[in-house]
Amino acid sequence: MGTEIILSEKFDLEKTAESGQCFRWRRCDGADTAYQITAFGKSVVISVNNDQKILHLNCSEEDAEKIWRPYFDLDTDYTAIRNTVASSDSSGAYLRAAMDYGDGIRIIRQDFWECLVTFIISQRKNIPAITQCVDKLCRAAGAPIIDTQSVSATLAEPTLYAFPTPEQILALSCHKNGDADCSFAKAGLGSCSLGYRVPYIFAAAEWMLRHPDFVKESETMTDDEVRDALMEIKGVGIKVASCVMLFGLQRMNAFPVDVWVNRAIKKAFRDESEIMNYSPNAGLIQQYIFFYEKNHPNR
DNA sequence: TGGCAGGCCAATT
DNA sequence: AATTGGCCTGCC
Repeated sequence: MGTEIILSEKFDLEKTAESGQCFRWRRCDGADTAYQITAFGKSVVISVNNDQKILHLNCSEEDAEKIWRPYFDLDTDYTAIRNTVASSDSSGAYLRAAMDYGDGIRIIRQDFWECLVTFIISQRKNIPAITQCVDKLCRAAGAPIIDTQSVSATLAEPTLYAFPTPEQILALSCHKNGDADCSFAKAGLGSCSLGYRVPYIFAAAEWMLRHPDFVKESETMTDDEVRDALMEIKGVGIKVASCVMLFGLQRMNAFPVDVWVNRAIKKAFRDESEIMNYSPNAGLIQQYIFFYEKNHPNR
């Protein structure tokens, strides 16, 4: 079982995996760089060939086209967007370097609810800690994924779990960590190292139940309206809201500003608003800046 | 040991 | 409108 997708531009799995946008990619040991990815209640192992122009997926052609093609944003022309950055811009030299460094990164179009929760978790945490929290949360509350065909043989832990639904998370609310009387086999949210974020996660789950069709409804809303709506959730500020818009609602113009992007702005831009010169794709520009600022040795 | 990490909130100016 | 302390947790 396997499917190939011919790519129109290069796709760098490693850079994308390490660019702080998705927390459910697991690197597989092996000769080639491959990742086990879990999303939308499914899982898949992917790799690319040497020139990063052919994507291999161990799933059916139907899943590849209907689930994973949009997930990897394969129908967006990143080259065209990159070409809109003029070297004559005041920040053009910095952006050129950032885009070269991050060449091959793609914006992953994730599930809205999963994105909302994972970015609430992300506050005051680094990427490994976030990944571990999300993993624990899925084990504590998510349903196991039965389709073992899709599981890489090189993973140490073969059981995969779907991201929990709001209902599944709320069902844990009455069970504290280490509650010996808990009749459920699963641990509570207290076991997920979420700390002060626990009430935020509950607030998000309750909000989600009150707005079950938010994704659909958001389609007729402006970016500002969507951001304001998300920030009504306790624990969601402007940074988290922007991340959810960019990675969970396909709002390519949303640009989250964290400490790394902020450093870049102070260094190479007049101010934050200058990023909007790259509207309607400021979010992609932000992703290059973030990755470059955080990882480049000579930044 | 204490400071800090890819925020947010509430209280305070 | 802008600033500050506190917050869970893990890591150095």
